[in-house]
Amino acid sequence: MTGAQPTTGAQTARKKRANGVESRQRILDATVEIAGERGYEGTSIAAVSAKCGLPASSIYWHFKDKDDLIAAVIERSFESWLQAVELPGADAGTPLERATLMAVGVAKSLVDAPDFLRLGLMLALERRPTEPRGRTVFLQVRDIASRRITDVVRELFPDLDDASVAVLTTYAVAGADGLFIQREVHGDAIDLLAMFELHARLVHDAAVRLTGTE
Amino acid sequence: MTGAQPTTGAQTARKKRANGVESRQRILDATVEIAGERGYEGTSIAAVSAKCGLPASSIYWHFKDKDDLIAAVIERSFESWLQAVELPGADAGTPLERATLMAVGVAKSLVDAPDFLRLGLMLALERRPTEPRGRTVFLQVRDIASRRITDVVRELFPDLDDASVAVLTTYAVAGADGLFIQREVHGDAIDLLAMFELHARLVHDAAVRLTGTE
Amino acid sequence: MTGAQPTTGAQTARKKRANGVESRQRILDATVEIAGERGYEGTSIAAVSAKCGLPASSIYWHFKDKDDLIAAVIERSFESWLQAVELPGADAGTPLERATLMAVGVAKSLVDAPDFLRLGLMLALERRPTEPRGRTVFLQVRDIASRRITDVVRELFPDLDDASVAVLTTYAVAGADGLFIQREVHGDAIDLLAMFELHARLVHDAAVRLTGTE
Amino acid sequence: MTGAQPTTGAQTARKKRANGVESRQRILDATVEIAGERGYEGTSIAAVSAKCGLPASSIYWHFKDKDDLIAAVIERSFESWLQAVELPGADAGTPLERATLMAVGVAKSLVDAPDFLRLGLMLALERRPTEPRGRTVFLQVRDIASRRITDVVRELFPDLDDASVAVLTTYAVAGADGLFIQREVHGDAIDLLAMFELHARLVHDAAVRLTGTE
DNA sequence: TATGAATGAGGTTTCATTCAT
DNA sequence: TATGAATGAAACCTCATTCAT
Repeated sequence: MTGAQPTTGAQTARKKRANGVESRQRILDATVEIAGERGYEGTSIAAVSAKCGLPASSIYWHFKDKDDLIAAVIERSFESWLQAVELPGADAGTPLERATLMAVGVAKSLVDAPDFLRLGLMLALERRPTEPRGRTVFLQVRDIASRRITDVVRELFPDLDDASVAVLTTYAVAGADGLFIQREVHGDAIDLLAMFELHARLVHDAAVRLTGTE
Repeated sequence: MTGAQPTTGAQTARKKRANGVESRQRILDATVEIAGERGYEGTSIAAVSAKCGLPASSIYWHFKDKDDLIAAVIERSFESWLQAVELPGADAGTPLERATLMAVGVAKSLVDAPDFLRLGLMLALERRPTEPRGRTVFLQVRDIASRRITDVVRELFPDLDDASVAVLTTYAVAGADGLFIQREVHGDAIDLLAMFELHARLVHDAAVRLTGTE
Repeated sequence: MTGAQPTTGAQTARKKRANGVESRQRILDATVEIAGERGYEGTSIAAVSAKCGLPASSIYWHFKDKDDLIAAVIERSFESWLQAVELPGADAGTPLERATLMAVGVAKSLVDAPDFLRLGLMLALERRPTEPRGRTVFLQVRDIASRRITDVVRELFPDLDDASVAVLTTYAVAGADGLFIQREVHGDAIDLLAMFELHARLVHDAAVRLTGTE
Repeated sequence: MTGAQPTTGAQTARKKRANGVESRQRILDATVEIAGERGYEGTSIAAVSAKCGLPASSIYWHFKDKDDLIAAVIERSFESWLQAVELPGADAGTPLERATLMAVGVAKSLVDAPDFLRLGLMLALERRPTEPRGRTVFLQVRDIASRRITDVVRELFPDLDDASVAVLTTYAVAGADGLFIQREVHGDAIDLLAMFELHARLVHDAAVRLTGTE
């Protein structure tokens, strides 16, 4: 909603002018990078401070504590990931074509903006007694994304019963997570686009079969 | 005095048997639990010490350093996971039956012994400059498991070319990882066995299609 | 954004009247409360800011620094304590009656406005290398109060020599301090009025004896 | 040879030998001194570390946290104060003589070992939401001391009813506290022994009067 | 085979304060 | 008359590790 302001503000000649918005962005930028590599515990405020150039105490002006910072990172990187996903127009093509389009869009977004999912999965796998807020936030936004998949499945296969829709959604998300991990581990050896196309086709076939079964 | 209370309370006559093997096990047990909850960085020697009742210095008698400890945990939990997997006899049934049997075996093992994969995935997702040995170990043993899948695929579908086998293996592993994560996140709301059965069928169908295509 | 939320919640039309005097009062009110609970070091500007709703920088607009703030608090709470003491008319009654009246007045004031003495005694007991100005102020105003007692003693017992007057004054103040502490520690279990009446009587008797002795 | 080692600590030829008991004492010694001057918040671990020569982390080996350290200081300094009080034999003299003897003993102990009471009163005056354990400990040991006074009063004046004994005990303790504060504030200008003698006499007289009244 | 004691480095967070607006 | 933003210093505490016993 803030329009596109990717370029950090106007290049005013004097940069020492206190600029809260820009500082906040710089902190978040630095944090995404580090937390995406090292996870929650591995992200030290000192490292973030070093990377963004602001002293640690300034980070605490913008964020209550580390938990708050990580949660903010999750929120922001979810939003930018959402933008990276090219939502295919709800219009044309066979179900298979449309499923494939969607899968390819997601695959591309994961190649371009992998931070969100990498950090999120790290948080999701943890089972700390006191759950970091970032984990909660991740699971929430992930749930939103999940519901969109549910909607699409339901639209493409209107005859499916709820249980089947749920199963397919779960399987679709699981495949995406798993393929993402393969790509993270094996790098370019994995052709993520091709794998997601296969995934789309298999989910599609499963949907067709489940429809017929009923 | 404060430092990590060793033997809880009074000196019960027992326990005087300084038993290296048992101590090692206690340390590993404590470490699996903590590392499975909090990941590599989140696992502090002090926490392990508190949980197993041995002083931190004793941990260093058994393990060279933290890296070594985590790697040992990965190794041990891989072995106990291997034992949990019921390797189906290479004998009977149609390919679909055999694939399903295998998938179900893996699913059960992941429900019973989830530590290996949970901790392993956390390590796998991290990208720290100096890679922990535990991560290397995990990727290695995972590679071993991966190759077994490759073997089975090749055996069940002898006509498939190498590339297709690789794709199916990747997809099979990815699905397993992804479904495991769903289960970790949503708990019993996910029927892991049913999902793995579906997974087996879809991979099987894909194999069939890929065979025909050639 | 995190830093010390200023105006709680929505901008109610009110409050726009930037009123220096009122802000100053709010800051002092907050500071009395916190400093009376936690002493000099325990009183952080951030805590005062949180309690009074004004940002920390505003506190520095009203007061030069923390020392200045605490000193101002001491001054103000001394004044309000002075008002709480009902100075008995210098007119009627026997020495014992007048001493008792005075003691009761002080006791009541300490029950109603204990901040001055509580914070003051905390400061008085500390011995830091660079003495806070608040401590100096407290000791000064306390000295003023002390001299009034001296005057009354001298008036009630004109025959006493200076040394005896000094001893009685010291003892009177000490008793007041000590009884106040008892009350602070034991709360309503201490009947401060009764104890101060006893104190008045004992000081009176001492004065009588010292007069006779000479 | 240990020749290369830097020169911290005791002058014994070999100093590097880990000696828990002595270290603990050194830490406590340093802490009494600092906390007695600056109170709870004013006592920084870094300052204690600097004064005792041990690194901050070593302090945390011996004490769980700052709270624990301060509480230990209170306990130890109470014990050494108890030893400093010369408990007069329960045998000889008139009640006044015995009360005076006792008061003089306390006065001397307060001159020689004032840390206990100074720090304790600072803690006692604070009203933090989460009470430091040191405060609790102080109030407890103070209660013990208070009960001893009760016993003595009861023994010297067996005819007093319980309420009167309680009042006299409260007054006796209050006077001691107050006189101690006067001494802390005015230094040698206060003849603490003489003041305590006066205090003993006044309490004694009050006891006599209260006995007669009944 | 173990462990009590120690330690330097670094962790998160709070501190009092300043300054441009 | 205020305040958003920033900051260096220092707070408390935990870290992984070592070493003499």
